[in-house]
Amino acid sequence: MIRDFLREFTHVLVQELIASDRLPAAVAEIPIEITDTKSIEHGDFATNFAMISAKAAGMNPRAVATLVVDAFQAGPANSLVHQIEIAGPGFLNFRLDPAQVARYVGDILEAGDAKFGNSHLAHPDRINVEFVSVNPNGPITIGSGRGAAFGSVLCNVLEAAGNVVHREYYINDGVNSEQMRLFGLSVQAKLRGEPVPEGGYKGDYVDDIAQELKLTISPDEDLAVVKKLCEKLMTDRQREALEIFGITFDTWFSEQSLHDAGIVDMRLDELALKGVADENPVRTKVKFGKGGVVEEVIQEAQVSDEDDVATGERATLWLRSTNFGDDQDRVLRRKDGRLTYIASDVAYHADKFNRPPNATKLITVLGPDHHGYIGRLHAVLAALLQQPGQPDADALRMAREQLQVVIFQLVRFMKDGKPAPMRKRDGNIYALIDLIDEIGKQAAPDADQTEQRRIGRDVARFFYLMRSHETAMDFDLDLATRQSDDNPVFYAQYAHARICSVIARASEITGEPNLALLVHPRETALIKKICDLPYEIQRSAKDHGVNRLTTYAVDLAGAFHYFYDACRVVQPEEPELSAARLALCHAARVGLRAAFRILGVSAPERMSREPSVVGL
RNA sequence: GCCCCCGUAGCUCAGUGGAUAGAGCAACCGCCUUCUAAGCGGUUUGUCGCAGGUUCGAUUCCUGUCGGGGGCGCCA
Repeated sequence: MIRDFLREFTHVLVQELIASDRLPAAVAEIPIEITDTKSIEHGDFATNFAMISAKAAGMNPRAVATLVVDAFQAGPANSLVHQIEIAGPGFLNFRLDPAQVARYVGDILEAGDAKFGNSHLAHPDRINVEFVSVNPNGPITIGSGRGAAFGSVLCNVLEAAGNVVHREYYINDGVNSEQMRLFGLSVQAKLRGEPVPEGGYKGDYVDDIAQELKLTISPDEDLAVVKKLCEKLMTDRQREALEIFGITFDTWFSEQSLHDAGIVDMRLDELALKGVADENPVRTKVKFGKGGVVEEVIQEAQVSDEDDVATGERATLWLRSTNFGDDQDRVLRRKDGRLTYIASDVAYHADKFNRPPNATKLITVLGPDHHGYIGRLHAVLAALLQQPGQPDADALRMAREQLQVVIFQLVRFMKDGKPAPMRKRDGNIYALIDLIDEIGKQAAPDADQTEQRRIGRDVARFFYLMRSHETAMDFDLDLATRQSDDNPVFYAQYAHARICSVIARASEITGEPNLALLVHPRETALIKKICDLPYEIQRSAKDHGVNRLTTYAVDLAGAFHYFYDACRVVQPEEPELSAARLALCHAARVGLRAAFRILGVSAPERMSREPSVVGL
C-alpha cells in the first residue's frame, strides 16, 4: 500500500533524472526497495536506492541522493510525501504527512476482513500443495503437527498472494506396503485375541480400531479386508483430527487408486518406451564430493541366480534416476513383480498436475527425515517430463522448477526443561489431538470441549508457526499448557477482543469520521502497521517464511495496545475525533482478522480470565 | 564419507546486505474514579561461535573451521 506508492513515486523521480540525462540509463535496472526505519528520527520509510545505484550511476551515493531530492523538490508538491532527506551514507528518508497516511484507513475498511491483505497477480501460479500425508497406520502425531500447521498456512499465504491453490493429502495405502501389512496384521491379531506380531503396532488406538471392527466383521476375515477397513478407519480419524486443527483438504488422494486404475503400469511402460527405465541387470551409483561434484561412478552388475529363472520371475525394472541427478538408480518393479513406492510416485506426480486443472507448480511439504528424498522426486518428475531428444539436464531443470520440495525441520517437545519422548508414559503415541485437548483443558478448565479445542488449536498452531520452518524448534509443553497466559497468541487475540469491546461501547458515536484527525504518532504507527499485511504476505509467499505472520500479528496487536493506551476512543464531547478513532479500531480489527484468517486461528470477541485462586 | 538445519541477551527466539542488533520470559520500578491491567511505560542484559573472503557497507551472502541436532533402505 504505502510502500507500493513510495516505490512508484521514487521510480518516477528516477525516470525523470534519466530522461534529463542527470542519471545514466543503467540505473533504471536498479530495483527500488522501500524499507521501514528503526527510528522515527529516520522518517517513516527509507530507501537505499542511492547507495546500491552508486556504481551504475558512476557517482557517490550522496550525489545520487541529492539528485533524487532535487527532482522531488522541483516536482509538484505531493500530499503524502512531506519531505525526503538524505542521511547517513546515502539513505533517502521519507517523511510522510500523518493526515494523509490516515486516508489509508478508508482503503482498509473498504477491503474488509475477507479481502484485506490479498493481492492480485497478473500471472498467478496454479499450485498443488501436498502436506501431512502420513501413513494410515496411526494418529496424526505432534511431530506431524508442525507440517500440518506450516502447510496449511503456506496454502493460505499463496492463495492470498493471488495464486490458485489445491490442498492435497496423499494416502499411503499401497497394497505392497510392508508397514501397512504389519498394521493390518496387528489389528487382525487383536481381533483374534492373539499377541501382536514381532515389530507390530501397539497402543490404545490399535485396540480401538479392533474394537470398532469387531462390530462388523468376523475375526477370521481375510487380512486384505481387515487391512483395507482399518486404513479407512485410521484415515477418517486423521481427517477428523486435522479438521479440529483447522485444516481441510481439497483432495485425499489414494495411492492404491492409481494401481487399481492401471495407471502405474501405464506410466512405467511410458518410461520404458522413452528409455529412462529399463531391465538391464546393472545399477549405477554416483559418489558425490563436496558441492555435488561427481567423484566416482560405480556400475554394479546385478546377478540373477538360477532360482529366479526357474520360478519364472521377471527382471528388475530400473529407473535410471542417476541421469537426473540422483545418487543411485531406483527400483520401480522388483523381480517378483511387486511395484515399489517410487513406482506409485511416478504415476502420482503425473496425476497431480490435474489438481488444480492445468497446475503449473507442485509443492510437497515433507518432514526432516525425508530430505534425502528430494533428489529422487526430482528425478522421477524429470523422467516424466523429458521430451524426445531433450537433454537430461534440461529435463532436470524443468523438474526442479515445477516441483518444490519444502522440508520443515525437527520439532522437539520439551517438558520440565528436558526433551520429552514422543510417546507418553503409557506407551501411547503423543497424538496431535491429545496436545490440543491438553492445552485447552489447562487454559480453560470450565469451558466445554468445543471451546477447549478452539483454544488448544489456536495455541498449538501459533506455537508451531512462530519459528521458521527451516529451523529446528523446541515446543515447550509446559509453556503451552500450564503457563498458557504467556502465549503470544493470547496477547494478539486480546487486542481483537479489546477492539470489539471498544466498538460495542461506542454505539453512540455516529457521524462521518474525519480521518485527517488521526495524526497522533501512535495512530500513525498503527495505520502503517496495518498497511504492512499485504507486503508481509507477498514476502512470505515468495520465500515460504510464513512464521512472519505470527510476528506480524503480535506486532499489530502491540501497535493497537500502544494506541489504546494513549488515545481514548469514546469521547462524546469530541464526536469527530471519536468517529475517526472508531474507524481506526475497525481498520485494526480488519488487519487482525485477516492475519488470523491466514494463520488459521480464531478471532474471539471476548476474553476474560477468571480471577486466579492460586496462592489463597 | 556425503546431505539438510542450527549457533544472536541468563532462557526461548525475531531480525529484508544498511543507520545506535530487537521481542517475549525472568528480575526490579511505576501506571486502573476513565473504552477489558491477558494491557502500557521505564531500568538492566551482547566477542551476533571462530577465521578468512565478496561489498562503499556483513548478524545477513560465499569458503573454511569448531560445536550441536537430524538424515542417507529393492521401508513408506
